[in-house]
Amino acid sequence: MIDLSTRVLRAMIALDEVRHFSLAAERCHVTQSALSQTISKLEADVNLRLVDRDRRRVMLTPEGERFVATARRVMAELEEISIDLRDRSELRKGRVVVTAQPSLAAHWLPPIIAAYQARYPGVQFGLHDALPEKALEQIRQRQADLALTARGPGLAGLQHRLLFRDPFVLVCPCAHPLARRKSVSIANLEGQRFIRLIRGGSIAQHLEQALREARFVDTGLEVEQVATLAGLVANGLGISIVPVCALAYFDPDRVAAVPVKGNDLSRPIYLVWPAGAQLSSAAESFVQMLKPPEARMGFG
Amino acid sequence: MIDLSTRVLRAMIALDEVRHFSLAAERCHVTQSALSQTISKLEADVNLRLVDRDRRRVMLTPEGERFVATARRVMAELEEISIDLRDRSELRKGRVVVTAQPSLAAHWLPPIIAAYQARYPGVQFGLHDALPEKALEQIRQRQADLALTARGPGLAGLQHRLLFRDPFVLVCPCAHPLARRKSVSIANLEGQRFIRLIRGGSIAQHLEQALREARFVDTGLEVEQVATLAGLVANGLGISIVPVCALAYFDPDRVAAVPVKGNDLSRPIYLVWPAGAQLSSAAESFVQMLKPPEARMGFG
DNA sequence: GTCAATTACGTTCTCCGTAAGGATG
DNA sequence: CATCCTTACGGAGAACGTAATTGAC
Repeated sequence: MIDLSTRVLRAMIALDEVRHFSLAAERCHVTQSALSQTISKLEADVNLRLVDRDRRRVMLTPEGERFVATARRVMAELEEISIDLRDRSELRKGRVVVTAQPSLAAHWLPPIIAAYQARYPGVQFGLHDALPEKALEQIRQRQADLALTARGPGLAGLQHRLLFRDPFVLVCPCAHPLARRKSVSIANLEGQRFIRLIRGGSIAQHLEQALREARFVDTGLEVEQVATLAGLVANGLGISIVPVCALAYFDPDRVAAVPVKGNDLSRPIYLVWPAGAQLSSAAESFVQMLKPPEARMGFG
Repeated sequence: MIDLSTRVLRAMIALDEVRHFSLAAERCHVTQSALSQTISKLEADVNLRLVDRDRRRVMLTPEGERFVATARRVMAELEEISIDLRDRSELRKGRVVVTAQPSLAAHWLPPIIAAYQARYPGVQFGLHDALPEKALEQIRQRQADLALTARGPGLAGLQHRLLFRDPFVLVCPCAHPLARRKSVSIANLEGQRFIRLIRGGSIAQHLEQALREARFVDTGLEVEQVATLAGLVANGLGISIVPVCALAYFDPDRVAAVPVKGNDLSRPIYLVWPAGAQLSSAAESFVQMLKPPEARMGFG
């Protein structure tokens, strides 16, 4: 098959539009000589005269008309994809879907998303809140471009990097004796009324080992939602340990947060994306805007 | 806009198909290095990564998928027009419409048309029979590509060239005294019973001047159709003068033809085609096959 | 003589291939 | 260390521009 380029297509289209070699050349930003050669070579390639040189009036042969009709369609397609890709490269277009740990999705991410959308208003932003297992599955299924999640099953099979570590803090009522300490250790919590978070969440998993040796007074309270926990703690029903990112669920006027010392007691948050793939420009630019939450201990 | 070529489109399509630079390069008949450069340049041009190089597995980015989808459509279009034009250049396809003088259409042309269709079976052949005025109008309206006709009004405004001259001959019954002569002049016809062809046909027009001075016996017979004239002459009702091309209407067993001497007594037959246009390949190839009728005087 | 397209020719630039480099498993 | 892609570099060819040529009016 013939090797065609947009140069040639443009030349024929211009020639059809102005029916004049010199003017067509000008429109193509080349000399008239160059255009003449381009057309001649094309005609030689297809072994067919495509242009009628009648001295007085230049016009296309029937075969030339056929060619130029295709040329117009092709140029329209190429211009469209060209503009489309340019828009995407400059983030005037695109789509990024993020799946994130509920606690991140609820508090840390929203301002970042807002900033992202303000900066790239043309990019559609999709957000799912899901626990690690489901989040990773969404990445595998390509239902999401990017996951922000704690470690979950199958993480090794995906591309990932540690984004930041989310340290655990003690949460207790403001009036609680421990509330005024600069920090506490697990040992300091002996004898306290402890409210447990249970089930799938990453918080429970990461705390399990650390709390195994602790000797708490059993409150009988086991909740799934951090928001529930926040209500219990605020009302003096017990204390607990949560990651800094979950602090936003708590009322700062009623609950104090105290750093917990010891053995790297923190939850790792990973950035995860599909194996064998690369982030889209839209996703990449979102990652650029991700900064770990400031490590604010205590409130306001 | 970016300057794209089929080279680049092919490269992306191949890469999408085999997901492997080396194999894709092979498919494109270039080295792997060249393909790599081609892709890199394309990515630089659109300022976007289109291909994921994951060492283990090569695949396209979402933007690359978009590009390749367009690339496939464009290549399909270009291949189609490419094949179409090749077919036309090699006359496996095409269409030519000829409008010709009725006498030419009836006898001289048919074997030529048959030979043309045998040689170029893919080319559609259209034939109209029309007198000069209508034939030229068909050329102007682009209802026909080519006219084979005597001079008519408006011929000067179209492109034309003399194809051949169609000499006039005397037609008379075989038993007629003039039938055995090698040639006759208008003067020799004095006193003969002459049958006139009248109206639009080119024959009457060209004869008018030559016959003005002739002194015929009035037969009162004036016919429009040459076929009618043939019947009258064959039955001894008179003699007449017709162009050689019209001899085919006459029965060679009953009518003799004798060349007419003097003052270029012949009808010019022109090849006519539209102003400011060039013959299509199909029409051009038909013209190549046109040979003036052999100047056979008398029959058998 | 003027206008417009083609042809001739030298220059520039693109694209390719060879070969060296680098990353990954 | 083997595979596969990228980078470096030199050469061949394509395309362009300048300028001379042809052709029509």
